[in-house]
Amino acid sequence: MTQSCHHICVTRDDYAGVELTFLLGLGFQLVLGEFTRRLADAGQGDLRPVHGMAFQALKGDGATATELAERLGVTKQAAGQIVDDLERRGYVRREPHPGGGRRKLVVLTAAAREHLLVAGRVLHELEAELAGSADVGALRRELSRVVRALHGEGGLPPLRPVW
Amino acid sequence: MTQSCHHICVTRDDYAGVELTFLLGLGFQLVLGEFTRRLADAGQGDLRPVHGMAFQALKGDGATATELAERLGVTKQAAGQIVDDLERRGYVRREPHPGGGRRKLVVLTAAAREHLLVAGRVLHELEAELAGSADVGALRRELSRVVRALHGEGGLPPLRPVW
DNA sequence: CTACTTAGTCAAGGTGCTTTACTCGCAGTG
DNA sequence: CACTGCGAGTAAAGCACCTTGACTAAGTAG
Repeated sequence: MTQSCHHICVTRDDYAGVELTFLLGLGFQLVLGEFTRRLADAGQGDLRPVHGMAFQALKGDGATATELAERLGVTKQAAGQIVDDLERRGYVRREPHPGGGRRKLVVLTAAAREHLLVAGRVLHELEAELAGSADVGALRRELSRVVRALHGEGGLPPLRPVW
Repeated sequence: MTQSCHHICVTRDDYAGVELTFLLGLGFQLVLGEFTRRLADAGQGDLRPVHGMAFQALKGDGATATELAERLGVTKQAAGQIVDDLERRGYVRREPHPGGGRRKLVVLTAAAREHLLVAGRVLHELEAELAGSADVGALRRELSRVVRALHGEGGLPPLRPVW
């Protein structure tokens, strides 16, 4: 049932006694840690992953703070605070919204677009290097199946701080 | 280089456009969310994952607050606060340390051991169910390889809140 | 006895989010 | 025209959780 393979396992590579949930968390933590480390080395050490997520959500035509909140899975106040911070540091601007009303359109500056480029490059380099140690294709496939099993077919849910 | 398989991919199952790092985070978040949900259904809703980690670290002969801090990867003050909380709610006791000194031995009560049993059962049930949708063996194998590649052969690092 | 080390604790501070409550701009209705 | 309501934004306070800094207590080595 729980495939406790005390005698069968031949690969010494699967941390057989470690919970899958723990292994998932460790994998994420280590990959994300390596990502932020390389990002800092590339001169982007003043932005945390959540900022990159925000940039992704604003990429293209921008969005209102409320839309950003939905895409990040936080309250609109939290999104407003993130925008305050990013605006103060020159990564986004608040412009009048073409649709009028009280809305403001949050758009990326060149610095944010530069960050997106660097982060994308770092992520792809990291994945390519991991492909030397693991079967990244299989990993992606199985992770996708797990995500689908737990969340269904709809669009991906927002990635939030985990606990 | 980045194995952008626009033409080759036949499995529509790998969220080809999604970053591996994102997929890892999503997988962890969803599995952990399902875990805590089931734990709450099993009447253990007043304990967060970090408490389960603490119980694991204390299982057996117990430990001092400082040892707990090392195993959780936090400061000894933070460990002390966690112990305060758990003691107040009856999950651990502070006993005089057999080795003397100023040390105190933090040991689990029956309630904590019960939690460990339930949590272990839930984790194994969850993994068994996921095995119906994904190749859990392959997932464990590839995650293990990633962990090994990024952390080396030494013992597993503590699992910390991720950002 | 003094000096150093180690474990524990108290207090303050910081971060990042939430909840509560408000203000502003606009649309619809009588 | 006011009047009502609503959606977006913001201000303030609170909370969960961790850190840093400073201190006390107990043991140990010189």
